[in-house]
Amino acid sequence: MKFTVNYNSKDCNARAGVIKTDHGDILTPIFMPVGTLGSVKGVGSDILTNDINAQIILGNTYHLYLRPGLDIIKQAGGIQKFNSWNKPMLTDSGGFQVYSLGDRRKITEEGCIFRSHIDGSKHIFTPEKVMDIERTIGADIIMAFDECTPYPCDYDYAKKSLGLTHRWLKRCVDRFNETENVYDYSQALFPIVQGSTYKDLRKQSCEYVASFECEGNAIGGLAVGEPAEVMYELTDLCCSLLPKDKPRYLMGVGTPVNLLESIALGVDMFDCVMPTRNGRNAMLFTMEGIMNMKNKKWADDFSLLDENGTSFVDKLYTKAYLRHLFVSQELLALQIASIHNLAFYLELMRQAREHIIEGDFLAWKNIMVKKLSNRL
RNA sequence: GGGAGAGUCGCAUAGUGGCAAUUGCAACAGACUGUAAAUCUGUCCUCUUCGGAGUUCGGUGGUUCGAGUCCACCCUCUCCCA
Repeated sequence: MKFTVNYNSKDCNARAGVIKTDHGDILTPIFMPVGTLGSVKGVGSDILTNDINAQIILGNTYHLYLRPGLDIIKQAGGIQKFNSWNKPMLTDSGGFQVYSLGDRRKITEEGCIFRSHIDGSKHIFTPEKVMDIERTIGADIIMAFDECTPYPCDYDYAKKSLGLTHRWLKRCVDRFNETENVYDYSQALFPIVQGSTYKDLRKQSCEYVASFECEGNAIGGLAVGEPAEVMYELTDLCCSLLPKDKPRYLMGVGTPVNLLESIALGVDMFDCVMPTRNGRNAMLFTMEGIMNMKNKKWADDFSLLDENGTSFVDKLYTKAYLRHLFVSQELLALQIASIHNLAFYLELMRQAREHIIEGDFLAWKNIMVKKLSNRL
């Protein structure tokens, strides 16, 4: 993996660059659709490639390990062969599940014991094991195993947790360095900054994370319920401390506004379930604001789904029809909404990149932030 | 003509003397941020300063401190026998 910054904004910290992987290039800033189980819910790889212009998608270590399991993925020849997505992938480590499955797991110094949400069976995830699993899954970028802390989180716990995340990181890096690619392409390991909402802990974490000189760095533990201002403040701090010549990945973020604000702070990569999950729950994002497609107001609105949208669904279907599909619980509704939202997110990133290159990103961003928050 | 049964807030249901009344669906809003999520929450008779107030269970009358619940008659519908 190789990252090059091609353009830097003069009036903010936004930058445009390219990440080169053995599965292809990724133009940054980039949004990565989430495909936890190896599949972006409701959207096939053809549409992901040809309509949405996705450049990299996510998979999840915990979920893929439980099902289909490493045997199958290895037999398939790696995750990209298995899911017919022949482009870059990134796997999250299961660190988020330490948070989201909080009542089904136990943390120890050694690792985290999960009680499977599928069949209740117990599985221990140690940093070493997570590296081995991520090697076998075979994503181009793999994440270190961390503890994503909840919000609010008291200082003592945040400090204790950060210590553990750092010790786990050292073990991840060691294991990563003493193992090789399972397939015929290389993998990059990204460490994750934690420290909850505490600046001194974040600073300490950034310094420790940077010391490993990994090929990219991630900011975790944000967008878990804290106010947006707090998230921006900490993101700003982390961006200022993490290496400039490595991609910065803000994990799990976020809303379209979150993405633009974070790009201005120096973030290069994002992932979030919002476009797909909220899409399945009838929320559509557009350049003019958000729409709840279940609302009665769309029942007889026969205008195109999104006149300015870039996806084929935007010009093929009407608002009234999509509302009908949602109200009738037709599966097509979930697909159309997911495709539209992902295409929107990717287009937003493309435009952001264009404005960074043209040098007017900040002004454009400020206009967009106002429009994106509208409720249509 | 004879016999049996049923009418509850859009629909369907619960309710057998303390009830603004159960539950499901529908409807209408809202939430969702490294996916245990095609999920969850709220409203859903009227008014409200959100504490309450006022009208309700086919109709009319009655018994009772109190009736959706008990009694009488009436109306409507369903089924069975002619």
